[in-house]
Amino acid sequence: MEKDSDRICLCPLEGIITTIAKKWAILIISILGHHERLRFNDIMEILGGISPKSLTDTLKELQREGLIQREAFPEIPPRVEYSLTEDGRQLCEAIVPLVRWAEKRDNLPAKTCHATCGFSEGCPSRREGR
Amino acid sequence: MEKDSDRICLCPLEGIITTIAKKWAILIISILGHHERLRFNDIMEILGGISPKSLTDTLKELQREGLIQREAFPEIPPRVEYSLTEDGRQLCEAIVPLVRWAEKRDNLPAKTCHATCGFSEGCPSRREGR
DNA sequence: CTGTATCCCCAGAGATACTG
DNA sequence: CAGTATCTCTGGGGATACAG
Repeated sequence: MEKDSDRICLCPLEGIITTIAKKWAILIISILGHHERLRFNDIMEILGGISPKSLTDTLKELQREGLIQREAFPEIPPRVEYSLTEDGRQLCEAIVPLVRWAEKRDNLPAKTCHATCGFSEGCPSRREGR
Repeated sequence: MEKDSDRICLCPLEGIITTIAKKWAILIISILGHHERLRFNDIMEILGGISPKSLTDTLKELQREGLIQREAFPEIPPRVEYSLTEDGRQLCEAIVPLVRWAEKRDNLPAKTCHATCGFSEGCPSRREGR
């Protein structure tokens, strides 16, 4: 029997993978996937350890790729909210099998996830019933 | 209705993505996915433009991650063959939805694939009936 | 609060020559 | 044939200070 991977070429990934592989990108996407909308400093705190420059750079790239969207409110002090686009949400869906595979490989200790992404309560990997 | 991505945390990817995002890694995996077993210089030719050092580095990393395997034959001149491990093949399977998503996003011009990965005849993206 | 503006560092990647 | 040994360069990423 023929598997999907027998016919597939991984080349289309070349473009997007350089984006989603950037240091914090996946984490940011994951976080936004769980929180719906977040402000700049919220993301900084959750990530814990990222510099404002790195965060700005990453957010801009994700935005340029159409994975997240930025909404600025003309207030003082300024308020800006980030959220996933529809495309970004579809990415999350498309990436599920890959995550499952990675979890299986690593034998997924839930605490590792906690340590890596900084989720304390909200991280799905720490919930029951998986 | 709840989607898979509502519950999933992308953190487990952190480890593997730094490997498979390395410049040539995905391409090599894809190529090995299509050719079963290949020798060092064969890979170099197919990729076209990679330096021996970069290829060596990448192959070693992929091997260390258990995605490909190396078989050396004690002959003169030496012969070494690379192939995907079972884990590597499973990666190919797991990555299919992501590739489909990327193709859809990019509106997949088949020639782009050709240009990127160097497949001339063998590239599935150039076949009919997709 | 939400970012810029600078400066610095180092690992990834290329080019090239050479070896068992 | 299948790499190794060097050298170099670029840019991603961190730290820090400052601005609108």
